[in-house]
Amino acid sequence: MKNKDGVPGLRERKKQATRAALAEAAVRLAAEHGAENVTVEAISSAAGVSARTFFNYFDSHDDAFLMVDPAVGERVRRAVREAPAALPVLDVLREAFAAELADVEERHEIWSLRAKVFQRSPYLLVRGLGAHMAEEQELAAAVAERLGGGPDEPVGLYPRLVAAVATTAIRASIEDWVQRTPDVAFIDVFRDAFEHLGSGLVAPAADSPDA
Amino acid sequence: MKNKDGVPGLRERKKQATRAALAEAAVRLAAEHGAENVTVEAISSAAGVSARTFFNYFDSHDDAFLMVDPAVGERVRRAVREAPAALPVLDVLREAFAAELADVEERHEIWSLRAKVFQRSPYLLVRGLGAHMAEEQELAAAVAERLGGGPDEPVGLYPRLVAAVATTAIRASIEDWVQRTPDVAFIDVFRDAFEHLGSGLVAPAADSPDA
DNA sequence: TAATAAGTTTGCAGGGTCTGCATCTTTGCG
DNA sequence: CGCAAAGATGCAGACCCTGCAAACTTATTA
Repeated sequence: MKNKDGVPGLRERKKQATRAALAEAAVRLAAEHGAENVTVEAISSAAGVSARTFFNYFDSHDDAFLMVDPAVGERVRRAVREAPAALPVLDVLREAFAAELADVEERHEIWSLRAKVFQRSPYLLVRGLGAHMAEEQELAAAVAERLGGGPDEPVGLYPRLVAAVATTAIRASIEDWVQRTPDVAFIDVFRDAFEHLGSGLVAPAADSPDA
Repeated sequence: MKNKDGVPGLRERKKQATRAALAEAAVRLAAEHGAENVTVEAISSAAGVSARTFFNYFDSHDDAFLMVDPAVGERVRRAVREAPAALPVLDVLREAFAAELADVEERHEIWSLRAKVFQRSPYLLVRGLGAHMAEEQELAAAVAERLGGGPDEPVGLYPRLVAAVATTAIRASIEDWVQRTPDVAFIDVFRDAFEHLGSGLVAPAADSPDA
């Protein structure tokens, strides 16, 4: 939403600020008290808006802790569709997701807080990825399209499986990383996970750090 | 919970009956009206108990539609721990889960209804997965133990990934099957999915039914 | 600049989920 | 029968979430 000059107007900037304020308040409060003990009222109050306004920005209580950016999914799907056909799908996905991880490196403090929130309230990982359910369907469609299916054909098992497994690999990576942070960089865990997927999930050597 | 004769007493039988009545009422109502339009009050009423009692059996509204049997996870974990060490983990998991699928074949009618519920309310698949979150952690621990880690060592990335991916593969299979039912048997879709996992998720031939 | 249109925030009412607690009923067992 | 344990129920209360209408702010047009 930009005005005719292509510049975000005051309106849009205020909206983004409000959203950011709510999301940040949510994470900070949850890091301290646990997500399930932080009410919508408390978040809204900390962000300086009414509780009703909270629901203008997030569909549910839990969504506030997830910072889901719809643009991410959009970019990933475009990458899947536009990548050279010769590349394995799994590689395309890995790189597309890896590119989005820049935010994690840049805003390290807020992501550390989120790691703390997830440690305290593991159910959020699932609820969060649950929120990505629709995303996953669309990703599966993008994969199917890449593999030659027309946009209107039903999505087959393979694209569905790839999309589901890829997002799950991210979740498992996060879980592992959260447990080991701050010793390890997330990007490394992430790449290890995709390595396993591409190798048919054969068991690593017993002395490997993965085991 | 059995009495000293090893026979379930009236008390236990009534409990199981109540639980079954609630679960069945939930699925039947949801198949018709959609899970999100079926209140706890309606389910309880159809099952002949009070709404308060519903929450003595299920932790949440959504749980009633999932029919999660804790014994299933227990058996799968035991299979993982006790299977011959020579077998690939993925194969062990596939067979362990396949063995549990007998119920799907036997009680076909109720599972068809559930397929309908899932078609109408896809978010339940994720909530279901969420309900299995704790299960997944335990499964990961079982995998880790099988691979030689002691019971108290932290679970590494690989076991975590295998457990997460395996349960996700089941979910993706269900989604695919729900879409194609009743043309295909679930067990076949399920085995195809594990086939893909074991092969490193390489893309199938373009004329394959999976694409 | 003034008027109007369009978008946001807010309060309020209301339905629904879920929990803790006290009470009453049923079951298990001597 | 009579007691103790377990389950069922009603109720109060906190919280989540939605629709609606009024108030307010920003954008656009005359």
